[in-house]
Amino acid sequence: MKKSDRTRQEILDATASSLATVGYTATTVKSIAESIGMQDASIYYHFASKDELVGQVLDIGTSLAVDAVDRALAELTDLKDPREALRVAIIAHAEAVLGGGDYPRANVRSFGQLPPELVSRHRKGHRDYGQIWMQLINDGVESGALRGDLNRSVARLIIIGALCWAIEWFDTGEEVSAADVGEHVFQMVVYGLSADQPQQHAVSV
Amino acid sequence: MKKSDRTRQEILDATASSLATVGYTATTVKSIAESIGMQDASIYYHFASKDELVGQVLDIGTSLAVDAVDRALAELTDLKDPREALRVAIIAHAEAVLGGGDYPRANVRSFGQLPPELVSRHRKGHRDYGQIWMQLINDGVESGALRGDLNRSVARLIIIGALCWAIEWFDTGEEVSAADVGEHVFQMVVYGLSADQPQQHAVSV
DNA sequence: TGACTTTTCTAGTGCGTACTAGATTTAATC
DNA sequence: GATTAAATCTAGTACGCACTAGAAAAGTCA
Repeated sequence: MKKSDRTRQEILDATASSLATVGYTATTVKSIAESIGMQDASIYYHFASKDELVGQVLDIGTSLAVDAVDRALAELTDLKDPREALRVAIIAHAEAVLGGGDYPRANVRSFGQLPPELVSRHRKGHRDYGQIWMQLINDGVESGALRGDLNRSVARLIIIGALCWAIEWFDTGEEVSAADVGEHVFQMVVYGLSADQPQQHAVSV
Repeated sequence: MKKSDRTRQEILDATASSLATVGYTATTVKSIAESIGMQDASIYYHFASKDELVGQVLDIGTSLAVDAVDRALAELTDLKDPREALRVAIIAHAEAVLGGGDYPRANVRSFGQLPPELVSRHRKGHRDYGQIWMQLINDGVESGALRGDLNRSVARLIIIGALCWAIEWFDTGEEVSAADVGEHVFQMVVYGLSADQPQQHAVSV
């Protein structure tokens, strides 16, 4: 009973690591098994199929990302500032996906390679996550803090997109941290690149 | 001589279409051949390998995207307005990748799935394309039109990322056009979502 | 038409994949 | 320590993949 749970966790971790670095296609059952010193057939004692295993890793990744954003929003002191809420959410997402563990990264990295069955399995999770952001934007527009002349769904997707794509170029070895990326995304999508906007605050990166 | 060129073009088109819709992994030589009524083996009379064929499709896609942005910038009337330059470039990119043909879309859609050999083959093309955007941002900052307190490389990658990720959710059947997406990206990253920024212009989408 | 070249097809190879069956070892229990 | 259960391994299957060799067909031009 104990041994099984430990091995199971080891398999999940190895799968998350592989998904996060090389993506779904290049993640083979054999490579997962090898990375933890097992035979590929032994994996099937713990998981019914590759996609079942991958699916569970993606579930964990989604939960971790949602939790990170939720926790950041819960710690907000000023509950009345929609821009600040957007800021902490964006930075929390950036840190979870870029600087965090393998699980959230596995989600983003593998997204475009998943077989249709796995995509539909996680559609609900993605929709729920999108809903968090939709709420933040709606609050901002309705309170007057955010402009209302843009399509809110498109705005939401652009923010998430800018953050998700960062995984393609972000390098942990560089001088720019995950939080820095989040701060940049926030500054750009909320206050804009244009100079002489009154509400921007200088960033020192 | 004539027949060969026509078939060759047909193969390239079919490959671009497949890459743009299902990505690199799901694009098999057999599926390409079937879509144009051929046997898979016949493909190898025209191309040495799958990756050679895919590589040529990606080359064409990069050229088309670069050309679209270059052409849009060349048509600029006011050469002194860096924000307007950024705007037409962003919209041109959006139209090329989202609304345009299969070739530019193939690039973005397959990006994360390519084998290392193909990635390095196209590294130069990507760097050249990034250079166009770097130039636009540098011009803006140096003329004072864009703020200088953000990391320019990060800003560039965020803009391109927001545009590239749009391929994951953009649906041609919707009421939002490719140019609309571009306009939204421009409005957000240049003027910001925040209300009461003086230089924004209302968008009606 | 007939000789020649270009193009496509038929029929296969070898390899890597996910996955299975059954023997074998390791761990827990009495 | 013997018995039973849990966990892993050995050895395979079937399938889809990129790719090859050589025969067959389709064009091309005198």
